[in-house]
Amino acid sequence: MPAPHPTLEAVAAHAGVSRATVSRVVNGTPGVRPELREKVKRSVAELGYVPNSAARSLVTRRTGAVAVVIAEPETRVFADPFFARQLRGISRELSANDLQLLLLLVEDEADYQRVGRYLAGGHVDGTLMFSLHANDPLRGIAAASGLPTVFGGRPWWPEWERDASLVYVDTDNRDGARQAVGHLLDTGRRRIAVITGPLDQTSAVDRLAGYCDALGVTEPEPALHAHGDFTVDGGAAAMARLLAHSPAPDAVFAGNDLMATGALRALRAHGLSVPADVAVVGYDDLEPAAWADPPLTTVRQDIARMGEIMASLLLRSLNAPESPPASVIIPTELVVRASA
Amino acid sequence: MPAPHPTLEAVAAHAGVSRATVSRVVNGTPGVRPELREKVKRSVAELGYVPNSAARSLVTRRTGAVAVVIAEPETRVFADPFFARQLRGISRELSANDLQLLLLLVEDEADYQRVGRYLAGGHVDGTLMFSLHANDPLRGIAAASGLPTVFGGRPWWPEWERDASLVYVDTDNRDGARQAVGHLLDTGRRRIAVITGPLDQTSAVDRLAGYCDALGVTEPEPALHAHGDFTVDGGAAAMARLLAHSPAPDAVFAGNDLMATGALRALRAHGLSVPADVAVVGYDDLEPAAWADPPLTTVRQDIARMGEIMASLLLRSLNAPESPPASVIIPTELVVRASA
DNA sequence: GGCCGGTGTGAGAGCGCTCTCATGCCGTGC
DNA sequence: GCACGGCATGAGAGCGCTCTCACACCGGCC
Repeated sequence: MPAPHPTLEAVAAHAGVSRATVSRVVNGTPGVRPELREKVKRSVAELGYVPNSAARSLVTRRTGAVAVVIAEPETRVFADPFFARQLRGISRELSANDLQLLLLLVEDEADYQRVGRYLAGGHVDGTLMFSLHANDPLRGIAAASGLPTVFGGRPWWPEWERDASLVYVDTDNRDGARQAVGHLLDTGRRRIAVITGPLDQTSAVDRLAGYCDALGVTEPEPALHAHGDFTVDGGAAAMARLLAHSPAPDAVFAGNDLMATGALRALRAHGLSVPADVAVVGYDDLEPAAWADPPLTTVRQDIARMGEIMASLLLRSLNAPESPPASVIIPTELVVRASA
Repeated sequence: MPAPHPTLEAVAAHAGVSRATVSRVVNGTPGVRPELREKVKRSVAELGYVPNSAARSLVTRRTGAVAVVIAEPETRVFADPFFARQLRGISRELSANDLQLLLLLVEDEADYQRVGRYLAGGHVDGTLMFSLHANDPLRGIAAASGLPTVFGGRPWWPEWERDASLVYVDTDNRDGARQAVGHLLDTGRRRIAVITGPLDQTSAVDRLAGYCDALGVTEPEPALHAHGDFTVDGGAAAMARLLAHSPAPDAVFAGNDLMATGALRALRAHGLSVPADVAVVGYDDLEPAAWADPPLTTVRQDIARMGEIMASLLLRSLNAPESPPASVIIPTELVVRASA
């Protein structure tokens, strides 16, 4: 049995060539005679050689790793499988390109510091960051690190729109909401209420804008607008408030499936039936939508795809730093089920 | 403005000492005069020095990273926030000890190979693995890598029970089920049915065993036993099958909250009310339990804690390889809500 | 036949760090 | 007053790799 971790040197000795040649073969650098190449490959296989990444990145100044920073102290992260999906997309794309995924979860103030130091320390080649809020410190941390960064979700700051070096991937929230409300109109609903998510997140703002687009108004009628917080309980409370006005709405567009589920509960508590009395449309098409009773009509966004695209944009700026890629908006799709 | 990434050498020159001394200060090694130590610390701060991890791990043979391997091709990963919770616990413990979390998501055959190579390549110091199934290839991969490994969830193989070097963390599924069914008995239920999860997973098997314990039987009565698959639809179908027998059960213990949610749906479809006609108890106490209507009585397990403990056990075997830690079983707790 | 250019290979430096070992300095004890 | 032990510090090797550069070799040309 050979040594547990043979070095380049060992492989070179075994194959009767120099370290440099083995290095060339291992890295696929051209300019090695085919028969020599084969011989080296045999030695590599025989000895079970695996390159030492520390030594390699010491000289190449590339770590082969990408940091994924998730700063979502809120319960929302746990409430739906959003991040699991996104991570899978990212992981798929990264591992196809032999990059490692380093997960940095941020919970408190101290974590921000830690992440800042870590990113600035050159341990990774690039960063992926999620759903920043207004004035999120991660914005500055990313900039200070000097690392190529791709954001998930449209950043809040309007000036980013113009700064082409700041790249993000998002789904078309506005159009998704437009489709959802359009469907309600098409099915004859006339008093369509909206339950919005927290309006310090661009996704919530954009979905509200889409609602207004579909109705041809610039802002929602107060009696038809309730604020939620993306949770089931928030959705139920918002629905209850909407039902206090008369005439009652004959449809509700909720900013996500969880709030729609809450709305369903509130409607049942009021003795109203869905969709006969009130139609309900959600947003996200994650599992809770299908679990709901009745199953929710909702807007699907391809989350795993979003992760993949984030990773691939990052890869591109890693490989061609001089030409930063453009941001990407992913289309959404209405899924009609029983609730509307 | 100093160089973007000053080296030890630069700090040494700035402080007027040798590299060795700076290294000692940075690593907290004793035997440096306090005033010199202070001086060096100032230089470090002034230059913004961050140690190069590649160079460090090249000589220490420690990477400062731990791989978390998640091989769950099934939809279940997405259906509940289980992994998000666990990851958070792990991340918390690891980052408190300055270790990085490397996420390896396994989806297909090729991924197993990739993970095997990666682990064997010495890129990480240890591994955390989740919910292996019977004959899971990860078992061999972990062994072949020679890395300290901690498993999440009791492994399937009975011989592991005796092999003290194989460490796992699990919640007390059997006792949790016992509590759940005990509660149903305490509240006067007499025909208590069970909906089990896939029986190639130890968690599902253990929960069934706990059900039997509480009833004082060795196996469930066939008319009171239905198989599910940990999904909402599976739970609904199983419940429908149970209702086909008469007399109908007056209570159901479902192997997880999702199946309990499905059972709720099936009961409503049959015109039965919960808990008046039939009491329902779930398992997990993840968000879907609270979203259900009525909210589910269920068994809570501290998932984040489980992750933390996994990480801390791994840390222990990293720091004291000669004395491997023992496996840990985490207690569970019944949460009583409206459904039972 | 000597010179040139191209190609394949090897020698060697050096990435930034840790750690061993040698060195210098001090205080103590006889 | 000198030998000695202990402690703080520095010099230097070396971790495993990549990459530049020099060298050897071969064919084609004048």
